[in-house]
Amino acid sequence: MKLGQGVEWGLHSCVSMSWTPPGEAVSSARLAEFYKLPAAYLNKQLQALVRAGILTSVSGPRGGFSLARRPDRISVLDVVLAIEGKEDSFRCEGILKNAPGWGMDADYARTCLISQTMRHAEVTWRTELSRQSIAGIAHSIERRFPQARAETVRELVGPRTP
Amino acid sequence: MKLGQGVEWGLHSCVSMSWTPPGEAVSSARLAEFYKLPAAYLNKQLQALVRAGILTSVSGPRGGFSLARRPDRISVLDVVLAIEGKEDSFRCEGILKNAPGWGMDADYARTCLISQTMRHAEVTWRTELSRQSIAGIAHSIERRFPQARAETVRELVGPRTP
DNA sequence: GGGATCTTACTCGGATAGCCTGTGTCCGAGTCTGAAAGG
DNA sequence: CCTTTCAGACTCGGACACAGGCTATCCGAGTAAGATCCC
Repeated sequence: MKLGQGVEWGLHSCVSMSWTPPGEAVSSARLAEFYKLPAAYLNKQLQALVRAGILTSVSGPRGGFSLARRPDRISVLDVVLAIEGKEDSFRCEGILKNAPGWGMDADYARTCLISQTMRHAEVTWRTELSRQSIAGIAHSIERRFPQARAETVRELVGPRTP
Repeated sequence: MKLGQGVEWGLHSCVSMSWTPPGEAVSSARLAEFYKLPAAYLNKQLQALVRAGILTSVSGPRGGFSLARRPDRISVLDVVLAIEGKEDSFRCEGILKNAPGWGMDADYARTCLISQTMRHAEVTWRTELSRQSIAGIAHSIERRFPQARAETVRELVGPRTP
C-alpha cells in the first residue's frame, strides 16, 4: 500500500493556490520551480485534478491553474482520490467463489467478512481525510508559520525573480 | 493506493488455519487447490508471514504452515503489514525543504501539516485493522455460515480427495 | 494618438520512453514417511 | 515380530522471468499579451 508522489504534490499545490489571489492562475512551471520538482510531471498530476473538477486550467500567457471552488469545499480526500483513483485499496477478487462448500456466487463483497473488515477500515481512513479541507490545512499553516503565506505568494505571482 | 492480492490470500489462509487442529500443518498446495490460486505464488506470500512471525513452517511430507500463535493474538493489521511492508503509505519526500522561505531542514514529517494529516488518517486505518483479530473474523464467519468451518477443515486436512 | 492586426512567447494537454515494484513460475535443499530388509 | 536402513516423495525457500503502473520527458494545439503598423 503505497501512495504516489502526486498526492503530496497536489496537496501542497492546492494549499499554495488557496493563497494566491482569485483570478490569478499559477502555472505549473512556477510551482515546479518553487518546489524544485520536474515541471512536466507536476503538470501531468495537476491535469488529474482538473479532470476531477478540483482545478480549472487556462492556456496561454498569464495562464495556469486555479482552484475550481472555495478551498473549504475541497477535502484532502478529493485530492487523494483524484490522483490515486477512486477504487478501493483492497481489491476483493472473491476467492471464496472458487472455494467449494461456500456457495456464494454473487454479492461477494457484502458477504465475505474479511472484505467487510478491510472495507470498514478504509471507510474510516477516507472519512478522516474528508474531514480535513485545504482551507483548514492552509489556516493551520498560517498559524504555525506566519511568514509562509506571504513568502509563497511572493514566489508564485508577480514577475519572475531570477 | 492499492493493496496486493497477497493480503486477501494471507487473511483467508490464516482464518482457515485457525480452524485446522493444532499440530496439523497445511501445505500451500492444499490451500491453493482449495482457493483455486497459483500454488507457488501463494507459497511466496505465506513465506512473508513466516518471516513476520505469524506462521511457522515445516518441510517434508505432512509439512506445511501453521499459525505461530493463538489466532486471537493475530490482528488483521499484522497480516497486512507482513505482506505489504511496514512503511507508511504516504511517503513524505519533504518538498518544502527545497521551497524557499520555509527553513525546515530537519524533522520535516512532524512539521509539515499535510504530512501530519495523512499520517493521522493512516493511524486510524491501522488502529481499525489492529482491533480485528483472525479469531474474531473466524467466529463471525462460523456464526454466519455454520457449515463453513467443517467444510474447510474437510478439504484441508486428511487424505486428498481427487 | 487610437485601434486593428500580427507576431510571439507562453501555457496546457496528450502522446511517448524508462524504471521499479508486484506477479507469476521454476528448481534445488532439506526432511519426514513409509516400505523393505534383516535379525 | 521388532528394529534398522533406505529409497522416495513431498515440502518450503530462494532464485529466475514477465507485466503493469508510476515516473519522467517531449512536442503540438491553443491562447492571450504585447509590439507593430496603419489610419
